[in-house]
Amino acid sequence: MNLQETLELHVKAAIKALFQSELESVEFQATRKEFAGDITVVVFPMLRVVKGNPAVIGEQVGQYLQDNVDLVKGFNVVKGFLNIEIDDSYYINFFKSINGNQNYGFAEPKDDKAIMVEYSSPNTNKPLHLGHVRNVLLGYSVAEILKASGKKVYKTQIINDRGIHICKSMLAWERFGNGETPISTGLKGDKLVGNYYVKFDQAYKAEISELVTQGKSEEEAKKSAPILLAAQEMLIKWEAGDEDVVALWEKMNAWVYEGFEETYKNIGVDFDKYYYESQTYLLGKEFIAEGLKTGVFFKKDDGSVWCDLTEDGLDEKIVLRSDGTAVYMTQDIGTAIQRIKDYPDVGGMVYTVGNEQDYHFKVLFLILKKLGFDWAKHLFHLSYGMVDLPSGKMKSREGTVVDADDLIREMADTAEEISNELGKLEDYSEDEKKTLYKTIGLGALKYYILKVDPKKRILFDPKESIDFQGNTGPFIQYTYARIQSILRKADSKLDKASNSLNNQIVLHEKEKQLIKQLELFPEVIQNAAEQHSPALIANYTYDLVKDFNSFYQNVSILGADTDVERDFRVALSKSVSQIIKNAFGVLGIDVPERM
RNA sequence: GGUCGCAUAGCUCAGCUGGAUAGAGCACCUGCCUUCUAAGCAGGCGGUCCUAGGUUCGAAUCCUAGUGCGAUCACCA
Repeated sequence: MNLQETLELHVKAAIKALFQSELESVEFQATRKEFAGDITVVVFPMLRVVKGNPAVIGEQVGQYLQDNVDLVKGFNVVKGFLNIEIDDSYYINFFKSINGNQNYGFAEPKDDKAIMVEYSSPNTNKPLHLGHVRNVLLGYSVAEILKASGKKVYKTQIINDRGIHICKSMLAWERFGNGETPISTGLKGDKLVGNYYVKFDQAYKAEISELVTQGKSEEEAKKSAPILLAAQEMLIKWEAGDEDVVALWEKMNAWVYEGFEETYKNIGVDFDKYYYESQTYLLGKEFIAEGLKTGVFFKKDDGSVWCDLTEDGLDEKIVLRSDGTAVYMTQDIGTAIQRIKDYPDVGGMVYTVGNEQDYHFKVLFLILKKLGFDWAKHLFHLSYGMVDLPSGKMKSREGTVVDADDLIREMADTAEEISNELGKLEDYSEDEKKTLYKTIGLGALKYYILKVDPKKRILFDPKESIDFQGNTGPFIQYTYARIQSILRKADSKLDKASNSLNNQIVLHEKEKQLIKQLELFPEVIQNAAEQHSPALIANYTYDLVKDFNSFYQNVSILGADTDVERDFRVALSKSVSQIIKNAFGVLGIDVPERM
């Protein structure tokens, strides 16, 4: 039972004893720092049950608590707020109870249904860019947060490996590629294929303007450009299983996958299972046929199949084209069902997809419910805002993207510059330095993206580099490294530190503040899991680190007056660093031993 | 036009299920490295919480209407 729960019982008892009334609940908040006390009871809500002046009631309840509860050392009442002072022993005992627990904050795995978290889900015609980076960081982190909250989690993605966009790259490569390969050019596979996607677009635009000068309208020209027609023809051949086209498709997709894997490794994310649209859209079609029988869908005169969602306040939605081919929705239905077939223990899914698809997922979830799947109740669209540049939207075709690999490298370069200026790493080997720069650079990038509410759109200005000071990843990493340094120095003196803690010490104000902050961590994990929000973890960690730094600058740890105090402060510092590590772990950010 | 999301300091963002004088960072200004790493600490400057109503003892937070920005409403994915 935590402090709040304990006090709640006592406050209820107080109201019963003093006023013969029953309170339903008690409202607590942390005491503001300008008042004395540790935790505050808000008296106002009690007025519904107890009539009277809130200040007087607060006074009476406070006196009762002080007389009857050992933990309560004192109290004061300001307006309708009862500020309660808690005895140090409570905080010291709490700290002892978590001291040395490396998994503090992480819930025990529950015997519950698993959750599948989908993220990344790229097209295979171009490299990953900053938009994907936000997606990947969010998805990975939410998956880790769910795990930390006690869920079983599978990480997955759906790879959009079929469609006209891939045919465009394929066609351009055939025409202009001269047999280039990643090996012959030294390019990452995804970059190579992406270049041909851009080349296609250039050729396409050239043909359009050519046609326009010949007197065609813009509209017409767009539809009748020969290179586009050729791409469409290629798609038809692919769907028909044409050997040459399929072989080319497989070859180029393989290049892309290799490039993606490198980027994922670079970012530090992973997946348990991959799904490919080319393998799930047929299952989708099967269930469309099924739903047609049961009346979930209906067929129009031209043969197209629809789902009528007007009763749910939405429109009619197409699920199969009149020529019988699959649309986006078809394959998403198929993919969802396939996943449950593969992993029967999965009871819900999280889709990490940008907010431009809010409507799509609303419809998808509704259709799956209508098809009668009970897991459809536990589907969540982790919707996030776009990452825009000052110049506007990123467009791969026009080359106005911030490439993921480039960005990561630039962040590491910046970390290197700053490190060199500070010059603390003279004795590091080149390899160690390189690893460290990447840890710091990635830390800055990941924290920068994850600390903001997923719903908000991010404006990313490449010219204004991401900060390394203040509320940033490196600031937190730095604090971690500084604690490690203390622990290394303390190591020789006190290996029995953990059991020499006793209750004799008087807590410094900064120490108490830190312990209060430690106490919050498990709750923060649970909240973050419920709300699918890494930002909560990031902001919590920042607050913790602020508190630690204040402690660090105001209190001497290794130079404490007594051994008991020193041991306590070392143990406290160690716990803080453990929580930083755990919190950053679920954000996917590494922490360095030195920096 | 319908629907969804967002709006808080010059800039970037916190603000939990309504609670005390709305908080951080960046930027700008003061101090602090002979002592555990100054990527730090202590402090200053800076607010019409988009607007107007409403609910409440109490609203940045909840409700309604409006304004601005973004997204979406395809036999594209």
